[in-house]
Amino acid sequence: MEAGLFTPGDSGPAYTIVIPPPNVTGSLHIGHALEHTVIDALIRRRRMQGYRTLWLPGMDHAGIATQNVVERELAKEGLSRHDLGREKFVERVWEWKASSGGAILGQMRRLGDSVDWTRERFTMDEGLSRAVHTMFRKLYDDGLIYRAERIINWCPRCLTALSDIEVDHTDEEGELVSIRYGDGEDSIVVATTRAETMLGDTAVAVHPDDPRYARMTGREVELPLTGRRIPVVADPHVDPEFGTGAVKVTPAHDPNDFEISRRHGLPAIAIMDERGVITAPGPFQGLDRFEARPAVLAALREQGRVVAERRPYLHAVGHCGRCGTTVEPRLSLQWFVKVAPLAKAAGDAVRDGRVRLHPAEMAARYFDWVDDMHDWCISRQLWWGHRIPVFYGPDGEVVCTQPGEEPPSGEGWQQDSDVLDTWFSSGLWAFSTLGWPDDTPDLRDFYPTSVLVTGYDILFFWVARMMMLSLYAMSGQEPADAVPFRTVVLHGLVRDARGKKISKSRGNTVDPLDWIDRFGADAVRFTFARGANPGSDVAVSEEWAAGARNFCNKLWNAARFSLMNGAYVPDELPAAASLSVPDRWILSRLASVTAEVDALFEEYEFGKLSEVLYHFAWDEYCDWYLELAKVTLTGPDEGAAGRTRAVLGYLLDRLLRLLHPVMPFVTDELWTALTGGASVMVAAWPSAPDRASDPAAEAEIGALVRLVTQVRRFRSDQGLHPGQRVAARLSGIEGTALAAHEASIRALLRLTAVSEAFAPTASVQAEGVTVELDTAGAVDVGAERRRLEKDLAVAAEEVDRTRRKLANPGFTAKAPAAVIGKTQQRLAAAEAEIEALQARLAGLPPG
RNA sequence: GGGCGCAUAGCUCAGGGGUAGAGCACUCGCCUUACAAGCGAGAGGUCCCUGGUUCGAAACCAGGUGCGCCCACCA
Repeated sequence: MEAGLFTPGDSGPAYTIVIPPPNVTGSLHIGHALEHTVIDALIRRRRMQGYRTLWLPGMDHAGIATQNVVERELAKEGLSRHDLGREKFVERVWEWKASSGGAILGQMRRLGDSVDWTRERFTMDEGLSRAVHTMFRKLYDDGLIYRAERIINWCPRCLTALSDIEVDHTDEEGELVSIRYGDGEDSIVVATTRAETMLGDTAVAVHPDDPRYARMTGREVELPLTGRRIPVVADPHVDPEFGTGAVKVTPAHDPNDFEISRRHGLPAIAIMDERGVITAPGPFQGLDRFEARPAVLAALREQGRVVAERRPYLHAVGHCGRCGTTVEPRLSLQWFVKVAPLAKAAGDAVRDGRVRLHPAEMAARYFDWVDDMHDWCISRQLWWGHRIPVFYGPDGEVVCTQPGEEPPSGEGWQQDSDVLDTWFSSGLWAFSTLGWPDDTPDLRDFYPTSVLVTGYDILFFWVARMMMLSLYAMSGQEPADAVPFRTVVLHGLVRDARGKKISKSRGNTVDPLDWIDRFGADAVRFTFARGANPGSDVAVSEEWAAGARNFCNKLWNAARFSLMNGAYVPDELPAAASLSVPDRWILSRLASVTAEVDALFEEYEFGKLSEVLYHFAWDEYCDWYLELAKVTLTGPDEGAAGRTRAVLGYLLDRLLRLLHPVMPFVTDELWTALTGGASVMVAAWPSAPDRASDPAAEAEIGALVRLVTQVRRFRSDQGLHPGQRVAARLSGIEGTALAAHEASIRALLRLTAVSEAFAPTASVQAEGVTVELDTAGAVDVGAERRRLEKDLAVAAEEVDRTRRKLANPGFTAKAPAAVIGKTQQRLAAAEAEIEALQARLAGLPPG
């Protein structure tokens, strides 16, 4: 395959997919293999259809994830990033990127990704950095970016702020403790799971309508262990039903408490440092937050202030999405994006159908999130990422620079030390990769992108952010063309053979390259294509991959057979009337399959279209058509053999084209061998069948298949080897539709002509034909009788059921005519079956 | 606490108001000149439970049970 073909041509409508950029420091995992299989299949089909296809590759700098990886590497050398300093550390990350980024590209080549290598981008390359800078400034100018002191999610291990979605909540066992603040008349009992934060309490809050505490509101109580006196305030946020109905208020360490403090003008007292160590003066100073909790409780118990304990108490606790450390809500000065207007636009684009989510059920989740989103904290206290382009002057000046602008310099000027959330730059990916903020030809040609293929697990992280930022940046376009993509195809997660999540701790991880080595890239891709049902997870295993490999092999052998027998692709198919019935039949089937596969592609039903192709290729084309074709090819009619060679070539050509999007390598190799063409990549996609369906041929071959299967079953039951030649006479065939197929039937059943001494020992009746066999030995009459009686019972039941059904007045009155007709046919067939079976039973020799 | 999804063969999953399907696994027989990574023939399901709608429900509806996922500032 020629990589040059991966670059879009000059004509045809544009079809664009941007890669969900993998993390530079990672390697492609099995989930990427699924994702790339889907994307590449879409791209390849469109390319074959004549679109100007662009599959734009690239990588993400993945701020916190990458920084953690490189820090771990440094730790092996006994170093921390602080030992290197910011500049040296960032250099180090770039070195790391250079080595691992290349590995990813190599993996993509092995998978057969037909990406345009000339357009590869990286979120930290010069152009994209300029896009980030431009976007920041634009939002800043529009008042959509602001800096504020807020409670944010803080990871005490990564030492950075996190956005809400970077926090994972899990239920944990804790302890709900009720603590008495104040004494006697002037006391109130609060309930908390985080006793240690009481050191930073600046109030107690109760519900304004709670009669129990009306008396206390406005008074002060003494905060134990500190000697401070704090007010009791009334705030509607408090739920009177929960705990004691009184809440301790710690504005510096709890988001709700912070809100309460703002409503009541309460001070915030920070009691922990950035590592979660208590800084409040006193006996607890220097303790880690998790050591401080029992210590504080012990001290309170000693004073008799713990009045009730509930343990275990299950409650949700936030963890850093990157390292799993328990998140600490922390008051700090951060940059935020005001999301309300952006999120509204992002929701509307889906609501009004400019962007379609697939599967559509995912929209509910999307709206839930987009319609009720907190402002997005975008500053990160990291070194790896896009540095915030804001400078602070010695007299409190704040300057947000423009790209290319000389930053203010001189005594006392300093750049903000934070970098942006990695999802800020990936949120621009749909247009920054095409040259934005410049008005480039690529941007004009390929934006909006056609489809976004990604996992539902990053619907919020990425898809929603792309929507917000793209619609904002492209607001100059027509609304319909401002969207980053027309359709979002959400695939599931890859799971193991038992449907379990793939994870290192489970030890069920799969290296896609290892599978490619063992089964081949086509087999790996086919495995994923076959499993990819929209929106649902994909269970894969080596057995599936092996099955797909077998399929590739089958295809290879079928092609070899065809080529060995002189198959060629005709300029034009011979007229239907001149073709053999098997030829007409398989062309009819190909027509259906072509239409079906094409339609399934439009619905992103990769699992189904793969299944359709698999069964057509294996069960119909290989198992029946090729076997029937052998009869013609080796038969006496040269003209017929020639026409079959044309059909063989035509079929193989079409099948290879249809399979190419999901099995690029084998199909290309076989196709070029068959046709001498440059590449199947640019062969026309067969969307419409060339031949109308041929019901007569399908019916005839259907009868042939049933007859052959019946006789084979008899032979199998009788222990007659399939390879063993058996003399037989086909009587009654003259009057049937199978009359013309006697040679084929004999070949498929390995029946030989009868001699003078022909003495049939058994017979099988089906499709109006009686096949009398000389089994050259005794027939196991008992086995045959059992088989026939069993079949008879099945047929009798069928007759019974259908008769009852047809006798039901409700059915005959209300069922559609077609259903009634089918039922009558079924009855007739079952009755004929019974007759045939009884004849065979009667014909059995005694014994 | 809120929302969503799933329940079909041993396993993983399609399907869908009118005869229960696939792959793998399993059983039996075959090296039949494209292919043993193959060929032929089989066995194997109260379609989770209970009601309802219907001439007819595995499918549609309601409730139940059991799983799974997402969101979440009741300390």
